[in-house]
Amino acid sequence: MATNKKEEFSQKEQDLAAFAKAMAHPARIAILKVLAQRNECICGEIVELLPLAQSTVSQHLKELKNAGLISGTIDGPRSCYCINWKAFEKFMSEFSFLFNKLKTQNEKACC
Amino acid sequence: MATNKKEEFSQKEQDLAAFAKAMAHPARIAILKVLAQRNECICGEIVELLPLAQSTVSQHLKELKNAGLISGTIDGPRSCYCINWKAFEKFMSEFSFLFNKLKTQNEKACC
DNA sequence: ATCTTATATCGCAAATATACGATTAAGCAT
DNA sequence: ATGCTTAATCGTATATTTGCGATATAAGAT
Repeated sequence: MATNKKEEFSQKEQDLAAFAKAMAHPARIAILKVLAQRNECICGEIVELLPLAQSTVSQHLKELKNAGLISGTIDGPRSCYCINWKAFEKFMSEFSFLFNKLKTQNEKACC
Repeated sequence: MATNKKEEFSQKEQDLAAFAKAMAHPARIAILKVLAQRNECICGEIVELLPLAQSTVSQHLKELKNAGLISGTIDGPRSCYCINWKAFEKFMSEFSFLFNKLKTQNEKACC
């Protein structure tokens, strides 16, 4: 079983889910927080700030990059990351569209 | 390995991640969308709308409920769900706090 | 050329998530 | 009581995620 049914949902639903999934781990939230605060790209400083091994942090960074939430460039022997604000804007507005807009239409909850 | 390190992050980080995780599947996004549109609580209608078996939908509903994103009440032989708007408000504002606020401070990206 | 530093990738073990069919439970009608 | 409908739970197979150590890669320093 567990045959992937994800493709059977709409692209928007898949995109939103993928975005959420990228944030679905405290380590990745923490990484995003650091990048948001420092703005300027950071690399192995992140490793020092997190309670995880270097290889694990690298993996989380890769996932965030694949999801388009951050971008990274190589800077000599180190690599430098920063938040992709555009992606956040896009997904935040989709969230709002899905939930905020509809919310104001009919607020009264039933259960 | 894979010894859970999630507890080593701050409560806010864990909460945000848990919220994101609840939304990290297109089926759950689709469920939330339905509940947002209809407002009034729905039950097995959701099963008809999704390309998934009843037991699978039930599992997704349980996860959303555990995460606090929806609430459900028993209504005779069927059960009735609706969105917990308060939870959304709380988490949306945390997202904004983390990312939007900081964004306006220093917009210029570096990579 | 060799060493050091910084980061990515590989391989593996353990934990979680996804999905379904089968079963259970609970309310309603007959 | 019996059957019908609706939804939750159990058991199980498979897929994905998480995490680490070890190894590879690549740039800069000696």
